[in-house]
Amino acid sequence: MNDIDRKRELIVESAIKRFSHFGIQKTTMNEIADDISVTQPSLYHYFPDKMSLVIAVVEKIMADYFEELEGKLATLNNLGEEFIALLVCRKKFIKRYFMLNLTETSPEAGQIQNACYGVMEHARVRESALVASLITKAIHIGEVASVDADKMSKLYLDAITGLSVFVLIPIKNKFSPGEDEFDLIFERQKELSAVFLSGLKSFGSDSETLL
Amino acid sequence: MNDIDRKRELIVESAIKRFSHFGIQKTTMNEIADDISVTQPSLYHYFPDKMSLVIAVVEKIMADYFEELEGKLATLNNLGEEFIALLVCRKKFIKRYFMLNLTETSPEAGQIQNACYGVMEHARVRESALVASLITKAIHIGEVASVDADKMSKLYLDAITGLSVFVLIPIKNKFSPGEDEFDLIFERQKELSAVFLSGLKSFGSDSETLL
DNA sequence: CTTTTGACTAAATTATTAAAAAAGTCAAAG
DNA sequence: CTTTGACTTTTTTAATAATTTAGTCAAAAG
Repeated sequence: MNDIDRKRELIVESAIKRFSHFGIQKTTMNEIADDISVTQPSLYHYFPDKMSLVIAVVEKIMADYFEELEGKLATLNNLGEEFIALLVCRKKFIKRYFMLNLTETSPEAGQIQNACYGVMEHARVRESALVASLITKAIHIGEVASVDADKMSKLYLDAITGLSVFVLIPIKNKFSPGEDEFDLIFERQKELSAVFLSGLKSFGSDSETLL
Repeated sequence: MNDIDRKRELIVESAIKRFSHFGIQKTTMNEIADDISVTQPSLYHYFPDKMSLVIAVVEKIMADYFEELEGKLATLNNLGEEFIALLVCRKKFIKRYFMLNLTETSPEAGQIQNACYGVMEHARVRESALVASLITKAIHIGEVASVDADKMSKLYLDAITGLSVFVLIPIKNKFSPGEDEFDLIFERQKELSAVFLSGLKSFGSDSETLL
């Protein structure tokens, strides 16, 4: 790795600390510069604007997330445990980086946060593809019925993500949810995962008449 | 029905029209008074404040919702069709009264909208009890496995409601979602319902090890 | 030639205040 | 018991000034 990349990484690491504690909007470029003992224009030598720094930060976080998730998944080979591993990994990252509002699906909260939308959309596609591959694998080993893996993957991810709304939204007066809230979300996601998995196993037997 | 109740109903009906077209915040007590050709103080003779009028409006809407839903359900006796009937009914009401933000689970958007929270919470409890009774019925006739009806009811309702987030939030620049958005939500809710139902049928066979 | 900096500008936020509108009151009239 | 005109009080909204922060640039330092 060359000098410029090393410096960029240093900046990103420093920015992650402030972003995840104070949020993106409440962090100024000057503060980030001060943290690594350089002046603000020096920062702009490595990142043309705040938006590109934010994108770099989110990309780093998502890269870490997928690295950890794929690491855990590599040791497993049944969909039930894989779903749980996904939930555990999600909980950890959502909790850690909650102040970045990465879960926020809406293009609001200022132009800056908008920048995340594209990166997050990419991450959603990647995560969906990952889950689809797990489902496909489960189909092949006969763990679940022959379902549309891609459709079920999106449905599963949206369903478990949607569950968090009922816990997170009512407490948005607080700066950040506490351990209890994250635990509650996790429990409900596990419950839904159990039903969902059970549904995938016997899907097509006699209930697809619904669609 | 006596005079005072008739007048109160007239006011509520008139308020519903404005609320569902312009929203609660954008509707003034004066406008409602004008609509029924009385002065504002006259309105305050029937409703001590705007909040109590809003509550009366929401109670009326929810009463209508449950009346229609229970009517449809009375003709059915299998969980699959009952889930669909629920989704159809929900779509109709959520679409019609979207401007009231009744789906909004958060205590925000001004003190007034807060008033709805209590009424809506009551409606959620009632709806959950209703679905629980459907599941219990399904258990008795052997349509689904012997699950915790109350827990599954809450899980199902939160899961299908949570799905709407991904369609509704990204378009909150628009005043109100279009037919397409409601259709998309409905389709995804049907998909999830199919998997969920399938899951309830075979639940306990070998996948409850997740919990 | 790459990186850093002091001194700057421009754009966006925030704070302050004034004006308007809406909620809510009340004594008196129908 | 209802309705009303004339009122007060509380919230919203609008406008503006003050401040902060993003972003630039020519020149110095390595």
